[in-house]
Amino acid sequence: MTSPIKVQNHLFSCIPNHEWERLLPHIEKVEMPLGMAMIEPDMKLSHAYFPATAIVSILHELENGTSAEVAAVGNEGLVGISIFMGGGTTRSSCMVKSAGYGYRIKAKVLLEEFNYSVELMHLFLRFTQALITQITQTAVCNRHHLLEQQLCRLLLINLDRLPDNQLFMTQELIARLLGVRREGITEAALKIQSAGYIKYSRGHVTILDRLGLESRSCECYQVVKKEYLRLLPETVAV
Amino acid sequence: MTSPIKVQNHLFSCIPNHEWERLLPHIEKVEMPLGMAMIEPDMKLSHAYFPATAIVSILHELENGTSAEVAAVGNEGLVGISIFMGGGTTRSSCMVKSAGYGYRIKAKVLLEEFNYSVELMHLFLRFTQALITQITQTAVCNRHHLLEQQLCRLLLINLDRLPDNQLFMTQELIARLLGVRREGITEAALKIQSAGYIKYSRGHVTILDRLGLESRSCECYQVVKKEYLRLLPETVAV
DNA sequence: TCCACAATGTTCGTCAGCGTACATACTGAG
DNA sequence: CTCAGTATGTACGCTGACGAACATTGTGGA
Repeated sequence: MTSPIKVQNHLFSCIPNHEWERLLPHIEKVEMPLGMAMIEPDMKLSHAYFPATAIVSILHELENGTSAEVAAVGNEGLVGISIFMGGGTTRSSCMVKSAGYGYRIKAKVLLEEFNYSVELMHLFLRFTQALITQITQTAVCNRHHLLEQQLCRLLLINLDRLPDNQLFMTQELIARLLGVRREGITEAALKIQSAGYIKYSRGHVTILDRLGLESRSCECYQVVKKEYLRLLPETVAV
Repeated sequence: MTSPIKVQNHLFSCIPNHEWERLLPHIEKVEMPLGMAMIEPDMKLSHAYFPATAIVSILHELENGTSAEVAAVGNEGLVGISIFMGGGTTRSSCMVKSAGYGYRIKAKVLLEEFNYSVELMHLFLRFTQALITQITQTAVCNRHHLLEQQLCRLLLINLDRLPDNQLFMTQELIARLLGVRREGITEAALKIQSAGYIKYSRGHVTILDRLGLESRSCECYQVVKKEYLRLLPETVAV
């Protein structure tokens, strides 16, 4: 019988059963409320987080106080790769941008299992490779694509990690994530709303036409999605 | 006695001697001329490259033909992380942006040694973590910093990987790397030239005042450099 | 020596996004 | 029901970078 926890995170579901049994006793459920800061720059990580319904934003802040999201992690991945990549800390911070819950494992335990199981190692490294693709695409996207396209992309990325067609994010929050002015989001959101693709109301976004959104989004959405599917196909677990 | 090859690439110099002896027979010297494309998107990697005097640019291209550099790799690192990270291919391409030579190892051999030696694995993963930092910083930099700051950063990054204060890059090439217009580079280069920091002449840049350049560069240069030093300190090799 | 070409310099109108300031409209706590 | 506070909408001048078109200047090879 498959553990009910295992299906809630894609990486969990990819872990071979014999390894899963070693890991399970160390897995702890955690609430992940909006705004929860799981990693601050240069902070030693105590746990790795595996979101189930929550979505985490990997943010990077600059000296002048501005910031931008470089990647999002939901139920397809884990937060805290520097535990096994080395160094123990990162220059980036991680924050819950869509409330929910997830699971966590102590850094020490995760590192031991990473070194113990080649399968686990390869799984986590493939995820890291996918994350690199996402960050890379974001870098080029920030250079070349229009705000409206990036907004569509952001909405789609979040949508993929949520159960229905609703998401809860104020324009203020989205602006912080994209590293732009709040007014810019208002303007872009009005455009795609008047096109009939979304309905926006005080932090509550309802997606009415997903394909419409995709047509206004930049290619970055599809490119990254495709790469995740290639590197982490539906079922790897035995 | 230390191998003369070992000191030419920082990762080489960090490899413990017993592992180095296993690797050495597989190391092959290669010329790396300007423009040499080592990786094209979705191309299966045959070798990993360890630059000695050359500098490689990790580029990412978009559908509309534009592109941008997301990271640079010189004698401090290696090109081809997807060999051990998994997937075997990347969405990015790699191109020599400053001519020189380097060393290469067959992908198959590298992967075997990665799986064989825990020390080698941790070394390569720490480098990958540093690379992630560089890509992340580039993403945020692309969003928030001025072209002139980014040009200074680019010059400094290249300078750090070259033996003297000269570099050979046309404004056309720099523009492609930064993902901006060539005219924009002309304008920015003239500013820092008239400030007395550089001397520019038909692809030949001489740095006259390094500290001046650092003062006009964005913080991204120092942040990434510091992180490389933290993750890959001067001597790890035994 | 000269020329073709590569590299750099200049100009001008355009525009996306910024910063600022302020107006409006929901919504929940009392 | 009301009010305060949060969220969203609007307006305007500014600027960094774009796109295109063209001028100028080195430089290596015929």
